[in-house]
Amino acid sequence: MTATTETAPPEPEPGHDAAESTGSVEQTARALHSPVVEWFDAHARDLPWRRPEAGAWGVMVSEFMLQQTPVNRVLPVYEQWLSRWPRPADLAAEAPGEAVRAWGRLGYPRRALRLHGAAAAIAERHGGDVPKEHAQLLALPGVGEYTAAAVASFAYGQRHAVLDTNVRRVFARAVTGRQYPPNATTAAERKLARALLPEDEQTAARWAAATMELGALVCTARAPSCSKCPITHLCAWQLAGCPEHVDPPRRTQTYAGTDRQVRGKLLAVLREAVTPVPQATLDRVWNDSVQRARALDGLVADGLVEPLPGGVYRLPMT
DNA sequence: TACTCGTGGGG
DNA sequence: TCCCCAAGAGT
Repeated sequence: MTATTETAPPEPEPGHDAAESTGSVEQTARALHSPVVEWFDAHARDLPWRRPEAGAWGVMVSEFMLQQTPVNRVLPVYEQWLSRWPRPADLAAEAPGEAVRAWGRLGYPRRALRLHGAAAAIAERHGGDVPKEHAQLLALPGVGEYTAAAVASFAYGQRHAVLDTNVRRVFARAVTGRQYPPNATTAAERKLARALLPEDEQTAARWAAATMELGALVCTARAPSCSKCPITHLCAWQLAGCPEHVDPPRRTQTYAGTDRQVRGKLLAVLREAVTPVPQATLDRVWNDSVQRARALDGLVADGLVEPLPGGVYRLPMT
């Protein structure tokens, strides 16, 4: 954007930008740290992956499972998973299909495949120990910017900006004065998250978990419990009068009748099957043969289904 | 960048 | 009922 192409002044932020209108980002950060971390000390849920005995592997498993899946549904699968595969090498020694089967109905089963792949990489490249460096974590299958930062921070106490949907929403409201963050994570959000990070490594890790928990329990997407929020008196969105989000409408994800639904039905059959499943059995899960074939092809291409000679299918054993 | 990729609970 | 959306990653 340049002065010559500028036809209108920059669009004003809705409400206050606390970082600009009430002082520096540093000042904003210092005002938020204590109340948020103290709230976390008092209200944090006792989740199994937060216990010391979970270890880095437990943290990593939980982060994979929690990608787009609510805590309540993850809990039982997490317990079974770590009981069966207490170390990365234990999972790496199994067939990938067993990971897909144990994944159950958590959704997005490619995550199970990637977790298996991550375990194999950890066993091969890292001596069986979850790596500590952000770059090494990021190189693992299924580990993106968020998960790498989360494992480094939660498992190893490092200082990283951990930007998940909860944290993004908390910052959007408390600091930027908007009801919701942008659809995709922006450079401005990353910059803000880094600027808000406490200097002290241990405190930064605590802050990361605390802001995430605040978003999950209090500063929720639909009906935030602002009366229970430890920073409601500092919240830029509150101070602006809780303006409604007006920008591009957030597109709703359709599901009924999509390939995803068909894939889910096909894989559900294969998860339950002890022996390879004949084509005819799979044909019964969906009427449209064209879409059914496309979905099955997709599952095979993704490595979630293994076709065997004779027109039978199973979860991948190789 | 925008789209795909499951599943199910709560409002 | 229907709709929203939940600790994202990969392409």
